[in-house]
Amino acid sequence: MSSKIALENPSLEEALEAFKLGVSARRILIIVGECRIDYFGRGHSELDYGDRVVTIKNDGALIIHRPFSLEPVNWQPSGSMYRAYVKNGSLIVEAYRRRPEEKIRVTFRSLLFLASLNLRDYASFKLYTSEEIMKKAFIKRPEIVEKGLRVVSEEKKVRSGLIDCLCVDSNGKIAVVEFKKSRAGVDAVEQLSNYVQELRTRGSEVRGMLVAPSLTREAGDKIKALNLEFKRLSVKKCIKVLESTGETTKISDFTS
Amino acid sequence: MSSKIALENPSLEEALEAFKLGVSARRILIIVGECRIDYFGRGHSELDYGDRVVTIKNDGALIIHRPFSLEPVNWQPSGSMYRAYVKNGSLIVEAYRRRPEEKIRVTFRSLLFLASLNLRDYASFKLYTSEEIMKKAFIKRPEIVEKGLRVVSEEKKVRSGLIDCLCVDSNGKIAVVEFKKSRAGVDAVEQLSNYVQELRTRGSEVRGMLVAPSLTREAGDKIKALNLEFKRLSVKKCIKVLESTGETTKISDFTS
DNA sequence: TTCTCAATTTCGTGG
DNA sequence: CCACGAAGTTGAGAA
Repeated sequence: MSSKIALENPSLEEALEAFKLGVSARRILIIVGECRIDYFGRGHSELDYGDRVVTIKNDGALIIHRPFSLEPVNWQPSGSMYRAYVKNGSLIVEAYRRRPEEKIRVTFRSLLFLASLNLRDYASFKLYTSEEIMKKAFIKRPEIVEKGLRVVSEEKKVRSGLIDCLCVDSNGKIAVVEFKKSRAGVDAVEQLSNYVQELRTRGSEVRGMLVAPSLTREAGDKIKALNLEFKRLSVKKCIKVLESTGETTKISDFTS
Repeated sequence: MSSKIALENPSLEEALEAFKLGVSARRILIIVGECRIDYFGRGHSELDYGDRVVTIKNDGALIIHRPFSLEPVNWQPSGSMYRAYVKNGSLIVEAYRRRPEEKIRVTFRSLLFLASLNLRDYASFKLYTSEEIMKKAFIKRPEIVEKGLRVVSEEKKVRSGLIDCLCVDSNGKIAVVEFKKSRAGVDAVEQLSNYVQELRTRGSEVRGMLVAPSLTREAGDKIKALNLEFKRLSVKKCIKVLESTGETTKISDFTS
């Protein structure tokens, strides 16, 4: 299955050997140690010595994490080229990228840990964005926005853009529906207004509905002025609509 | 100094114990194993079983990496709350966040590796953006743009915005200098033009210099029409100016 | 290759 | 707390 090598407190030379083997075998390398980091490229950065987690993936991506914060402090994308050597009592790892030309140098002066892993992962990742969730839930059950709505078409192209959903209400009026995942601003109102005005030129009466969890103050003013409608809907409720399996976890069970 | 625990092929129960200890002791946890991942929140995602690297930092940030690609496949920011338990032969780790309400569930059905590390990192990170690099290099050696230039002030506030550098040329004329890290477009020319026009209303003759590696076609036309100047300068050259230590690395030394 | 645009964008800063 | 803008933005899809 998955072969594995893990070294605790390796010497610089042991780590260098494992590094070269790992890179050539396209393994994942996880190196933890005290290092400084220098970056030159589109920008330039410096970070003095401290303990960090350095990961090199099997496609050549480099990711360097400090013990805190979500984002890596430095990185290099897939396809980067590597060079490593021991010099003046330090293990130096350099990642190089052409176009744009960029280089990262990691200088380890001590190593806590090195893992060289052969991982298998062939699953396909499926992501549904908030607006996709809202639209899906709305199409499944339009009454979460207004009773009697019927969806006529989705992703309808018009000159002024792409209408999320075109509907007919219980009185037979056309309704343009625009979804926003988070608090909608003036731009969203203007977008909806454009769609509505374009359809109104075709003669029929047209309603415009902005579906979002909330509105900014200016958007609220503008939506009234333009005689459009705001329909409150949260992503959370949409997820509930889509998940018939109602799984619940008590928040009190979580530890900070 | 830094205490450390590393387990190879731990049982689910061993891993669970190490997890709880690590989280309460604010250590960094690195867990490698075969898992599936479910995310609910602003969006929704699913990823079937495969080998991944799961990192929990000492501030509660969660980062999940596949063996390839720069970006994590799933994550949860600092301050997240954790819950872990063994159920149906799986180790389940859940990360929870309020506001926005989001949850990630990682279901491990086998574990390759778990490290629990106490890392020290108090260094301060310094990042210089491309435009900062250009400005720094220019202030250090203005002749890289034009001989005889003298910098009068930087980040000078005027009504129309923020002038990067205000200079005087070898003939005593005022020169407004605007930096762009990459190919400059019409907007950059307009910005520079605004500054120059504002200063010209004060009576004196004013030059306008757009310093960038290149210009778009329309920007080139416009800059001539407005009688402004384009000065070619790349970030790469600026880095060379700033680095008196002329370190060179042969590209041929890098391995893909 | 280049661009255009969305992102669970993140992350700052100013009001 | 919210609105606005930049980022070493990254990444995907189209021209």
